[in-house]
Amino acid sequence: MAATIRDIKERTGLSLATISKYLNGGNVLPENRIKIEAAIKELHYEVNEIARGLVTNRTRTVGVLAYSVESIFNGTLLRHIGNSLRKAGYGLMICDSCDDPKIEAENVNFLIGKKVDGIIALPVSTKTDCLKAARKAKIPVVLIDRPSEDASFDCVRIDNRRAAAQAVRFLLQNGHRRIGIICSHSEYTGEERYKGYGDALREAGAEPQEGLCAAGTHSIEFGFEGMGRLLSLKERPTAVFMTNYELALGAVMALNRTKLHCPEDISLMGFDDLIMSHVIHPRLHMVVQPMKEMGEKAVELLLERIGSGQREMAMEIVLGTRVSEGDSVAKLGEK
Amino acid sequence: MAATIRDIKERTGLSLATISKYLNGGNVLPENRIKIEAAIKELHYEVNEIARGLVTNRTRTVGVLAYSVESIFNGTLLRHIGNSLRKAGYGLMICDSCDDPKIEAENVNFLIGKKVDGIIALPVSTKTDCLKAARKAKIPVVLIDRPSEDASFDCVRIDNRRAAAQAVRFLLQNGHRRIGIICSHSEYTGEERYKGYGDALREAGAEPQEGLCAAGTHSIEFGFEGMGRLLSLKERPTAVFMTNYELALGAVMALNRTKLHCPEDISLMGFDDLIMSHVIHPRLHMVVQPMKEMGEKAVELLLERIGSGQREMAMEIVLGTRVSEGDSVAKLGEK
DNA sequence: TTTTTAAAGCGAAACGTTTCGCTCTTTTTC
DNA sequence: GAAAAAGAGCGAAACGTTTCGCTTTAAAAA
Repeated sequence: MAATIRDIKERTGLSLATISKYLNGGNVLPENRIKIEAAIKELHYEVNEIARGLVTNRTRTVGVLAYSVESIFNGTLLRHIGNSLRKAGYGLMICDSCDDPKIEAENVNFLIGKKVDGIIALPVSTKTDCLKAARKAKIPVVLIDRPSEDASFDCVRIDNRRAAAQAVRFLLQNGHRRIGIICSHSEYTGEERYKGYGDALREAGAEPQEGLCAAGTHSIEFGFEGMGRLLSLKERPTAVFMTNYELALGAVMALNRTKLHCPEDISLMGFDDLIMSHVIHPRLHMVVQPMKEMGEKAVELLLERIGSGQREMAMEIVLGTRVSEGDSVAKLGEK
Repeated sequence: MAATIRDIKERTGLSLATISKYLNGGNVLPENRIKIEAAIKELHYEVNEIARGLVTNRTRTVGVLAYSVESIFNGTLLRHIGNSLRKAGYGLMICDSCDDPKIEAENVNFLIGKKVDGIIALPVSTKTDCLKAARKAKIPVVLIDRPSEDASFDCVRIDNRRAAAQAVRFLLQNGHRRIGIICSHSEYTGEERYKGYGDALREAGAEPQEGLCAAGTHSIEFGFEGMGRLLSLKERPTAVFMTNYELALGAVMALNRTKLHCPEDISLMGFDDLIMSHVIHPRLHMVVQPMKEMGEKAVELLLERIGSGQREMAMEIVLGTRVSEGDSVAKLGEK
């Protein structure tokens, strides 16, 4: 069927070794180069990655292990990862763990079986036991968004705690003192962001109050419920910090069902700059993370590890965040 | 490194051919079977899919070509496709076209180069020229959600037109006559759903009125804008049909910014049963499509095509939909 | 010039499977 | 009980590359 390197050999009279050398970027006499290129064009030759893989032990495929593929956040991340990989000629094999550590462990083995060259992981939790198998198989792993408990894997992420503190500090600077938070405690990022909230408050001489914290699952539903809870307080907060996209979405919906207006009656601060942000009125103030860079850096780091082979010390790349300003935070007259 | 079939040969004294036969489910004397199984266990042998692929010309990998991986709808679909494939031992290589036909065409070639056994496609448009390359390479293709213009590819989908008509008919039966629609005309499904809207109206002796139709892009933004437009009509509709998830989300947000209540002041009908539905109050009436079945059927059909090799007539699998009832549709007193 | 060094090319062996065609047993059939 | 059929096993060739060690040719140094 498809042309093979042997057909090129017949056509050019050169040896397999020389042609292979050309294909892999080696030096070849100009006249031979021309011959080979002509033959390739005529025969529509394309290297058979499988045969190549058999001898090089490389598949030019990277596995992505995601705790969920349904979250919009991960969809965006996936897009950037995929694009970067494809530019480098790498394919992306994706495995959805459905938030289940058991499936996650199976998936790791599946990817190892598929002989991926490396793994980019958005693990279910910071307990990354399942990835030990990959390490044993000498497959490089780069975590993204969520580090491992023991910091033994490379990781690209933001400083969630600091980013949250930054956001709350902004509210404080605008005179807010009663600041509520809607957060999820079911995952690493949620916990970190809650800690950052406390950091900023304490820094300003305040203490986080239990009543002002609505903690639940990472979902639109809980955002809705949580906001309802905060609004029904006798003394309701003047500002609310919603620590992720889904929570913010639900919270805004809840607010819209009341007579309250933002920012006149209550100020809002969100997290994650996703499509929604362009819809909500007023535009939300929010913490934006560099999604594209995160994806790109992760790919870059992974490919580097794949290339060099020998394992070096695990490294963390921590990217910066910023608060993007909208119209959802009111400046209060005085403290 | 890893054990090979040769190590098994040494261990058992059998020939490569026999062991290979066992591995592929052939018949082997019971005593030999025991020997082989013991050796496999001891040596932690696993077949090298790459070497196997070289000779069988199969990679046990399926490519998924998605117009976008950011849409929540596709995320859900992806999850079901991925799970089904993995159960069958197939990997899933995903390519995001970013809604760009040019990237889509590149991706098809990329997948062909990666020697996937088959392709599941959610194409950018119904002009499926880019897939011709796959056909030429004799790679089976199954479309999902969106058929090809010339019906030359297998396809698993719902009857969008009928589903929309069903929804609008429901509104009619509840006494609504002034029914608005927010839809996207930038894609196949959007157009079909708009047609279905017209079908139901005409069936009831009415004509779709231009003023009641807000058509734009498939986005939350436009849902917001479109609803605003409909609400500002002198004589506003008593019910609005929003033809996809994103539009519904934006539309509900717009409605919530007004003093109007659903269903007292206006009734709503959505499309796609996604997370949101559980948040919105009142619960939305909506058309639900069988996402899981769609993903599963597509995988099933594709694997069948891969197995049988010879190309048969293209077939369409059209799955049913239903209107899930919520509290968002008021029964009007009289016609 | 002659010698040394570098560049380019080559044949053959590897990578880990499956599969083809054959032989040798064993079972079935008449 | 002989002939035919079926069941198991085997060796060797294939799949399409890369890579190793060697030879030849050309360029640089002396």
